[in-house]
Amino acid sequence: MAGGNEAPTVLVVEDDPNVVELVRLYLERDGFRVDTAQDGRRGLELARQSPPQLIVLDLMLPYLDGREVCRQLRRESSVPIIMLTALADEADRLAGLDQGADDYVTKPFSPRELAARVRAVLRRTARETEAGGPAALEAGPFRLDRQQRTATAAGAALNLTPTEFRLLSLFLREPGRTFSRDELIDRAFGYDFDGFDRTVDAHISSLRRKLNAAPEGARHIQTVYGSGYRFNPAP
Amino acid sequence: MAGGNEAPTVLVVEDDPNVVELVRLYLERDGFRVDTAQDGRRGLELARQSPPQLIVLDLMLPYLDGREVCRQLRRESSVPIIMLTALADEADRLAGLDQGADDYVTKPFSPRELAARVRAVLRRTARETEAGGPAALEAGPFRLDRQQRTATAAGAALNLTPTEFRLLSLFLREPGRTFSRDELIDRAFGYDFDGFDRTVDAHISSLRRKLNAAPEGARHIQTVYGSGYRFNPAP
DNA sequence: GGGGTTCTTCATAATTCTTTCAAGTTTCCC
DNA sequence: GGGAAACTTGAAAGAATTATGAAGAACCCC
Repeated sequence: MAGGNEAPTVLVVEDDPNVVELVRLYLERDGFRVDTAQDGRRGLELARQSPPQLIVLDLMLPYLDGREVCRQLRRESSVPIIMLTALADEADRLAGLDQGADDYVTKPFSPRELAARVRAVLRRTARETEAGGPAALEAGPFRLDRQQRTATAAGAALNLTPTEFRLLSLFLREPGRTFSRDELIDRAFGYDFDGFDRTVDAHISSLRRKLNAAPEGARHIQTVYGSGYRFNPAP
Repeated sequence: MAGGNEAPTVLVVEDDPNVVELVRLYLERDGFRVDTAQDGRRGLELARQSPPQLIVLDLMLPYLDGREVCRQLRRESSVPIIMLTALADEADRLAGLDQGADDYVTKPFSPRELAARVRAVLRRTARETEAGGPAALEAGPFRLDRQQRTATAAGAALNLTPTEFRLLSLFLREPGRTFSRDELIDRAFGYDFDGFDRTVDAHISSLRRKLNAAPEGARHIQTVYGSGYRFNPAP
């Protein structure tokens, strides 16, 4: 499994200490570890330093707006985020989801409801990352961290596009298994992809170029004529 | 495909006939058998009577709510369920997953996307239940995994072409049985093949070369003069 | 809106596989 | 043995599949 069996950590970024304590109470009762930050800047710092499994993020924050924090986080990881928005204000809500939040709760909120949503979002993302493997994958000279969205070959950074990253992530999860193009499309391109098989080839081609350029990274992605592609850690 | 050859059945529980027909169209085009029910009660009945491989379940249903149907089904089986939820309602979405749905699609949805998710969920569950199923064949020093599309002889990889793979796969399924050329053509070349008997011989020949080159892989495919070929695990 | 990146498609080249053919070998049966 | 039928296998044409560079579209961030 992803992180092992330790309690999942939730980072709560919120400037009102009363709210923080209330939320902490409920989340800890649900078996989560709770980290907290009083402002956006600190929240971002903490999120980078010790990545939590989920972030509860207030929209109104000192120093750095919740919206901005969310945007920055999204650039570097896909950690689930639940936004706390002041009002049932449509604009706020959309702004939050726009920025890539996974869910939102409007204030004033019931802490019980928040806890339920935390559980629900974690369940969902658990299933999603399960489908793509644990947070950190390793095979042959390659290492890939889905949380941080980084990939390395023998220590050297690979500069992958999102699609390449998802492809490699799939391959690393089941080395040796052959993936058909259809399956690669469903699992790395999104269900709404409506295009040609050959598009996969193009992505594979550029992924190969990057892998082969890396130290010890040669000929790992093999073509299975008539079927698809396969990753071989030790070709 | 998984193990069996019959088309998997999908049960669609949805009260809007237009939606049902649209979904049916796409799923049948993907080779699924489609059962339908207009309301929750009937859906539950059908699911019990002739269990489908997967259920597409609308959340809003007459008589018995989709949520309730989902909960009841979960009590008695682990059939994969994809929920159809109304658009904006976040709560619905979470409620669905809470009840144990495997995936959800929000309305209005693209039927193509739904079909893709059906395939994906089935692939996922097929792999989980497979474990020792007929996807992996073994005889003598040979092992062949149709899921992974890999074939090995005493651990060493065999690099088979699609036709060779299908041939070996046939042989391994019924070791010792003699297959006539006609039968081999029907089952490994596709029904539309209208060539020439000697073509089989050519493929057998190159398959033999690969098997014999492998460690312990000698003389496994025997000629039955006047009849066809037979695979012998321990010649 | 501009600049950069990423994604998709397309066209062409390269590769791999399938089928056929033909010459040589084996098997069967008298 | 001898002859006929059946099989084997290498070579080559033909078919199918894949590789990849380039062009334009789509997207994102500033």
